[in-house]
Amino acid sequence: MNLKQLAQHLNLSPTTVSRALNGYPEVSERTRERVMSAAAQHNYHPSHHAASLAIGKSRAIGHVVPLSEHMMINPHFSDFISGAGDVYAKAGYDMLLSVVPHTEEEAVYRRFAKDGRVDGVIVHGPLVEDSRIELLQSLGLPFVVHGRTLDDESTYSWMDVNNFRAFERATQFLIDLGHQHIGLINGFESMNFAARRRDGYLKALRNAGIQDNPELRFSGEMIEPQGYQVMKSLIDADKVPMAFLISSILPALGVVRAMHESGMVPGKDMSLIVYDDQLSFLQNSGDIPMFTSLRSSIQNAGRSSAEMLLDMINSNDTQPRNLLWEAELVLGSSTAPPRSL
Amino acid sequence: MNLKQLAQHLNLSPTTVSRALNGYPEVSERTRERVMSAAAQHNYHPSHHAASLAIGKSRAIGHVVPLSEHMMINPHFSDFISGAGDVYAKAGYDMLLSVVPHTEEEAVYRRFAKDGRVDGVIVHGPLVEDSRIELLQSLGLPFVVHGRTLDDESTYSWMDVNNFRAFERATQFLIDLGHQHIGLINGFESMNFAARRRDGYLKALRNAGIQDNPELRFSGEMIEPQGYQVMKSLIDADKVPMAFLISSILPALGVVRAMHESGMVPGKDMSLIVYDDQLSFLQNSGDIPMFTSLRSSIQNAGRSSAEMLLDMINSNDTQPRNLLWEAELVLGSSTAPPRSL
DNA sequence: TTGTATGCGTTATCAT
DNA sequence: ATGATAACGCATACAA
Repeated sequence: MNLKQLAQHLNLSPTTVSRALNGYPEVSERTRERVMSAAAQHNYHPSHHAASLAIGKSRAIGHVVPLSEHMMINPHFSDFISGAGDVYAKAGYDMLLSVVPHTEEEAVYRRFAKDGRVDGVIVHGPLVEDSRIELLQSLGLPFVVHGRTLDDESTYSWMDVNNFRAFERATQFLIDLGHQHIGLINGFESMNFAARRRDGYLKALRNAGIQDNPELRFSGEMIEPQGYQVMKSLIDADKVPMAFLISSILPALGVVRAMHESGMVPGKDMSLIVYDDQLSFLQNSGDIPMFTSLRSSIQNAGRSSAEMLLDMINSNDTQPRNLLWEAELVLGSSTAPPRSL
Repeated sequence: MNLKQLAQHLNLSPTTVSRALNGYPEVSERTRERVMSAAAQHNYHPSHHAASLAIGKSRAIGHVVPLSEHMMINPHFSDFISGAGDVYAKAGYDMLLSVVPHTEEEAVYRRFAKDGRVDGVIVHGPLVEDSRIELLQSLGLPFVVHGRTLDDESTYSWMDVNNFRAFERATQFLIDLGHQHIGLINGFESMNFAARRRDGYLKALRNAGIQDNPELRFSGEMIEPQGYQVMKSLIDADKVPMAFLISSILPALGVVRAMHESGMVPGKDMSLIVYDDQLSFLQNSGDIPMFTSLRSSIQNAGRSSAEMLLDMINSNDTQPRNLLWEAELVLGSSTAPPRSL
């Protein structure tokens, strides 16, 4: 059943039915009621393509999800989209997901911008310098970046967590506890968030007059095996540091696994501070959480990014919006002064 | 730039340009080349909505993702969509994600079926009895179920793993090792896959003449804290079984955490067999994997489901297709005969 | 308050 | 091999 048929059925013109359905004020209450109930009764839903073609908007937001080399979607992603997706659904928007190798990402943006399939996009995982931003600006497609790049922060919209400050604080905290040899297990440092975390960590070391030891800095895919392999190799080489900063709870689980295998206990034989995105499937909570952590909900980040983008689209105001959150430093049981003290 | 403008620019009719772009044979090679290069040069992409309206297809597949009570997206989901999404992208399809509370799921299907936004849907997480299947059949929307329900398997398309057999085999394996008190940490048993796993487990126990002990059976959200809490409470009550079957590697990590806290070692103080969906962010591999496991890639399941659905759509053949995989039983270091033997 | 006519940007039908 | 014209199903400017 389409609009025309519904109108015929009601002895009305398509125009009136359309107006009634879309809540225009000039239609009489009695007519509106007739229309609404007939629509519900016949399970009428306007053709999305026809409506979009007519109004020039598609009520959909695009997310281009780059696959890593291992054909993997970053697991943090599922929590981000649960937040964003919830916002979209409540606002009557759909989420369009495009899963492509990194190399094809730009082609997808070009298509999205030209074929009108989406009204805007969320950019995931910005690099230190990221060509996507300039591309999207030149395409005129509204977008919000989850994270930032290094240059020209003020020319586009983003929402980010203060990664620099978070890691500076955490490092400082470890130093205050008396730690000297502090390692870092980071994400890929071509990613902006990871570079900022490293810089915050280095700054705190420098402030305390501690020499940076590159052998204690690791970067890679933030998954369980990363932490395991790093820790395992350090144990084997007998070069275990006094403390570790870890960029995600996933590699942290790997570190703990390697420690347990060697009879070591977190918070006793080594201190750990973990960046906790509050992944819903790996809670680090309880009265005394397992990990001392930097805490910031990635799901709320998704929610917030989505709201920002919808606001840009619906207000027709493309002024850049920025949002910077601070991570909480929450004390758990994985930190303590070094044993030798 | 739209089709008309591109045509004018080329001194051709829109019809010819459209034909050239869409690979129709009747257009001359010379014309086609002119059209193609002009299109590339101007970064022309046909309006998706106009094309969809004209041809009556949208080249998009819908995934309705129900949020659990905790506003959580099942983490297994991200691997499933990385497989499905890759297939879509390569076939020129997009993925439409709708994140809604369980109660609104049917409304979304009704909308999808009527507004033409998607050409088909993948159904996630079927329950033991699931009204979505009948609904989709009545709506005439092509669909593939990831999993099955109990009734009428032959009337719709699905791809599933033989969960019954997998858990029967694993249980039998533990029994053969000499275990008697074997527990089960399962997903919600309102879900079909979880019910089948339980039944396979019970069947093996029955076969061996072992009395089922309901106090050793747990079901819930398959996340890390589930395993931790179950194991913790059993340790506190001094009722630790000889072995556990665990429905996902996430709760398995929680079980291991609780064991470690009490100085217990998997594969020594208790045997574990884990259903391993091969989540890309939690690999259980290596020469000797940490967990003895039932192994089946959920990413490949996503890939396979997507291929099945696209085939149904493009062949215009809605004959139900079924695909049943067997999980591998892979030996790791978390199983051994009971200590008392 | 309701209706008529037109346009949105394609693809498909029927000519030539 | 190419073109004119009519759909596709809606929204909207304009008319009544």
